[in-house]
Order: sequence, then structure tokens, then C-alpha cells
Amino acid sequence: MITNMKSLKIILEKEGIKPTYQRLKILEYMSRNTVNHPTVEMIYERLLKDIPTISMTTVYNTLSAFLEKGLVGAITITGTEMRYDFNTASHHHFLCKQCGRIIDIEVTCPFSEGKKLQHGHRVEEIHGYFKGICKDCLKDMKNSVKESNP
Amino acid sequence: MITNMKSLKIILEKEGIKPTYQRLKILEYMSRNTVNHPTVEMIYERLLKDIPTISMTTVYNTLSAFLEKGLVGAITITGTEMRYDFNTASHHHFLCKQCGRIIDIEVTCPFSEGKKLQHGHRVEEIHGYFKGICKDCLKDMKNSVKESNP
DNA sequence: TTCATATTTGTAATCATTTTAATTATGTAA
DNA sequence: TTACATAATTAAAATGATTACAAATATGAA
Ligand SMILES: [Mn+2]
Ligand SMILES: [Mn+2]
Ligand SMILES: [Zn+2]
Ligand SMILES: [Zn+2]
Repeated sequence: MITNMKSLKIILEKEGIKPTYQRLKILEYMSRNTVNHPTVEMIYERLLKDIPTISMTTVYNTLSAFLEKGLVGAITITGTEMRYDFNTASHHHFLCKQCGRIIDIEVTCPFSEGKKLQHGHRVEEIHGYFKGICKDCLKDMKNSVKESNP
Repeated sequence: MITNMKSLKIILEKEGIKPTYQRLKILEYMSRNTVNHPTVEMIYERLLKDIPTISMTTVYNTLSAFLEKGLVGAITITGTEMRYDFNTASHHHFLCKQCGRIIDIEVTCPFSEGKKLQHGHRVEEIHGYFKGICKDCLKDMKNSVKESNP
């Protein structure tokens, strides 16, 4: 989590992105919400509190710029909307079909190591994820059973 | 590739799906196009030749039914539209950013083996894929360079 | 200040998918 | 066969995420 505006500004300037207020706040939000894997909607709704005039378009454009410069990663896992990730280090995900949360997973295996060639194709991105029921939802399901069979 | 309607019919009946003409043709198309990872659009356009009255909705509904029964897999990798896969065995994919093709990749590693628990989460699906430039597009790019520097 | 340019904003358009309701096909009882 | 119930298909409308476009606003140099 990067709390001071100074270092956020430096990150943007290093990539040749002019550090406007909305861009800084979007980057700040991303750095504070690494576990969320937020949607554009989530970012927009939160930033409305600080910047009542901000538009969806700005959030979309800014994230596209960040993505292009490699400041964030993008995950197409739900099939309905894009999820963004401030953690650009190679890691995998778990999507819970029950609660919809996307959880980071550490999996070390040949699949997730290095962007080399695969069957002659040039690899630029590596994505891996699981779908299922998360730990917490499993617990909730067990509790529900208990409650109905006391 | 399953060519005869008889065995296609048996597949659907085994899953409790009434083998209508459109459903059989959609399943036949899927079994013939395992390398494509087709979109609903692709399936619809092809089937129009055989069934001029077929609707998009039927293709959507049928694939949802197939998916529910595990007769096909679904891939959310492009971020724009769903791609379907007749090959339900565990395997990975490569998406070419140039030509848009989705290519099967055999990767054997702990990540792709068995649907067990991961960090306490119940795993029901495993997805892995690479993005980059495919072998053929790499070749084309080299040829373009040659042509402009003869 | 004035002008050029970049950024932000609001609105409209696009595209994949879902919902809804009408139409058609299928099977069975009378 | 006919009549009716049910399932499947179809067409049309609605939805939701994203993109395109054009107007408004901010920034910064001359
Ligand atoms: Mn992550
Ligand atoms: Mn495949
Ligand atoms: Zn959950
Ligand atoms: Zn290619």
C-alpha cells in the first residue's frame, strides 16, 4: 500500500503519465486494494466520495493507460467484467462461485515460471486460476447444515 | 470428431437432454471444431447454412445446457466474448494477440493436476493460459521484415 | 491575456448476453 | 383424429460493460 502522493506521483512520471489528481487517486485506490481485484465500477463508486465530478470514462481511460504501461494487471475470469490487479508479480487466482471474491493463490510450478517460448509461441503473459467454493463459504455452508439439523 | 448422429444422440440422452435437431447439430459442430474454440456467433453463422431458421438464443441456451452437464467447457480469455471447448479434459491454452487464435497447450505441472483443495478452498475448475504471439504470426513478422529489407 | 494542447466529462453507440413473450413442435389422452 | 398440455424454438426487447465521440475544462507556454 502506497499512502503518500509523492511516491505515487513518481510512479506515474516514470511511465510518462501526467500525474493528474484523478490518476493519482485511481493509482492510490489500486495500491490500497490489492486483495479486492476491483472492477471499474468499484473504483468509480469509491472515488465519487473524493471527486464528485469524476466520470466512468476517466476511470476506464486511466486503467487502460496503467495497463499499457504495466502498472496494473487485468483479469478476465468472471466472464462479465474486467478485474484489475495492482500486484503485477506473477501469481494465480481463485474465483469463488458463491461470494464472487477473487483471492490470490501462490502456486509455484513450471507453468507460472518465466515468459519463455511454449511450442514455438512467444509468451508475454501467464494466467492461472481456479474456480470453486472458497474457504469461508465452505464454512458458512457447514454452519447452515448445522442450523437446520440442530 | 463424432460424425454420426447416432452417437451424438446417445451423448445427449445420457445427460437427459432431449436430442432435438438444433442441439444435435450444435454438438456435432462442437465435436468437429475442437481447435477453433468457437464463439456463439461462429456456431450460429455456420449452422444458418443447415438450419436457416435457427436463432442465437437457441445457440446460447443449448451451450448453457451443455456446459451445465459438462459436455463442453467455457473459456473467458479474450475478455470480450465466451469461447467454447469440446475438449473437457484438463488442458491449457494460448491466446495470440495478433491473430486472435486460441491454441491448445499441453502443460503438465502441479497446477493442472486434480481438483483438490487449495489453501482450504474447494477447487472445481482449473484454468491456465498464456497470451502472446503465436508461432505462425512470429514467422509472418519475420517475413515482413525481410520484404522491407531485401 | 491568448492560444494550443491535454484531460476530463457527459452522452450516445456498440456489442455480447439475458430476459421475456409469442410461436412452433411434440406427445398423449380422449 | 382432435384437443390439449408441455417443451423447445424463435424474435424482439432489455441489460450491462465497454468504447466512441464531442463538448467542456484545465494547463502551460508565448
Ligand atoms: Mn491478484
Ligand atoms: Mn482447448
Ligand atoms: Zn466464497
Ligand atoms: Zn497468431
